[in-house]
Amino acid sequence: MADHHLPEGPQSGSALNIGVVDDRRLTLVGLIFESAAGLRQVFERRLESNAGLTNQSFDVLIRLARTPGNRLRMSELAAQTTLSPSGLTRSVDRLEDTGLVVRETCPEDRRGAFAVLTVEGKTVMDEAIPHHVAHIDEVLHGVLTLDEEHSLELLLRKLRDYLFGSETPCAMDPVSGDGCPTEQ
Amino acid sequence: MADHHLPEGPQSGSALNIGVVDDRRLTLVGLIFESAAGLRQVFERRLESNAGLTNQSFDVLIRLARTPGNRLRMSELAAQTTLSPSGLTRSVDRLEDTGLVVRETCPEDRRGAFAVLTVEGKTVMDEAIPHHVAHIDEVLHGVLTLDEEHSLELLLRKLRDYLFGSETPCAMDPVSGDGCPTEQ
DNA sequence: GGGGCTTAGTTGCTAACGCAACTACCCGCG
DNA sequence: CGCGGGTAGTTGCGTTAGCAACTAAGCCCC
Repeated sequence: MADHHLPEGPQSGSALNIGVVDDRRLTLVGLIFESAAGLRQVFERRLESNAGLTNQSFDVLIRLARTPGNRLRMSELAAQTTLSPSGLTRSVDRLEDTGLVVRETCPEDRRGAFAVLTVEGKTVMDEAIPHHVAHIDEVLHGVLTLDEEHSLELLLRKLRDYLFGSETPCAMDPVSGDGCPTEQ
Repeated sequence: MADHHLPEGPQSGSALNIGVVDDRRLTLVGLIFESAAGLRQVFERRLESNAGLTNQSFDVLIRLARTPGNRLRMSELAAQTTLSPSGLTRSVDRLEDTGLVVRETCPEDRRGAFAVLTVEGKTVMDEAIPHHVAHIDEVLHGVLTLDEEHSLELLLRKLRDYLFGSETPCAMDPVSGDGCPTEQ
């Protein structure tokens, strides 16, 4: 295990001028942003034409689709999608308009609401998910070996967990098993 | 329409292979998105309070700052920031409003425009960049070893290059050396 | 059991983005 | 010269996002 830390502290690079700045980390961050943007673009296009979904709505729907009962509390959903509560409200509004989701008030806590996948929504997702997964495969296989995928996953998970605290259910992880009421 | 009804049965998840779906790749993609979102949020907050910049404007400015002459063609800038032309136009509009950038028409090609960092813009960036780099250090050192950073960078670069074609100048890479007119 | 604090979700407002249509300009060809 | 086609950048329009203010409901504590 090599020494992880360079002897020198942060901003060891140029005191000021850019172009000399130690860019390694700037680059790394830039790469994360760019990769995310690139993937988003690629997927969005395909999702759009295949299922008429935006990346965003797909993101919401898939979490519903993979939850037992196909229902999640608004707040759960917001947390999982890194969307603000208001953003989620509107996203679900749109999905309700298109009939893929309905809201259902929570009997145990009348403040709360569930977003529930409709039959139609389920149908759409049954169709869309395999396509999407295939698309991801297609893209990733063009670039990374399985080992590389695995390393990348590990590294990013560390990063993500650090940023959000590992409490948050995380990405697209195996079903969290939650989503049902009974939470108090 | 009365029946959009919910899939009955709490565990109707059966038809969907989801939850069994080979999620590895869904997860990976999710992690990239989440990591990017998380970093964006963290940085944005800091940039905002330190320099009054959004992540986006910083992104534009840093590319100008690190280009010899502190000037780039609009189209260059758009390509580098994964922003659409119109998005860039408006971003530069805003920067012009705040006095950090000016537009300058290109003598060789009167259709073209340069975005040029003003003295004030340069000052702001001379201040902001070291802070930002330090912030990145702070975050990354909390999570990844140098080796890990390096692997991550390699993996992401492969991905990015595949997505955009390596033609695009890329992220925050060492100064591309371009940016000057004379390009025909 | 009625204040007062907290939490869940929604709504008003505004900022930012992309797409598509548009303008201005360059260039090559007759 | 001037016409057609292509490129650089901008603008109109619609969409989506977040923040902050709000409503409604739960909960604690006296």
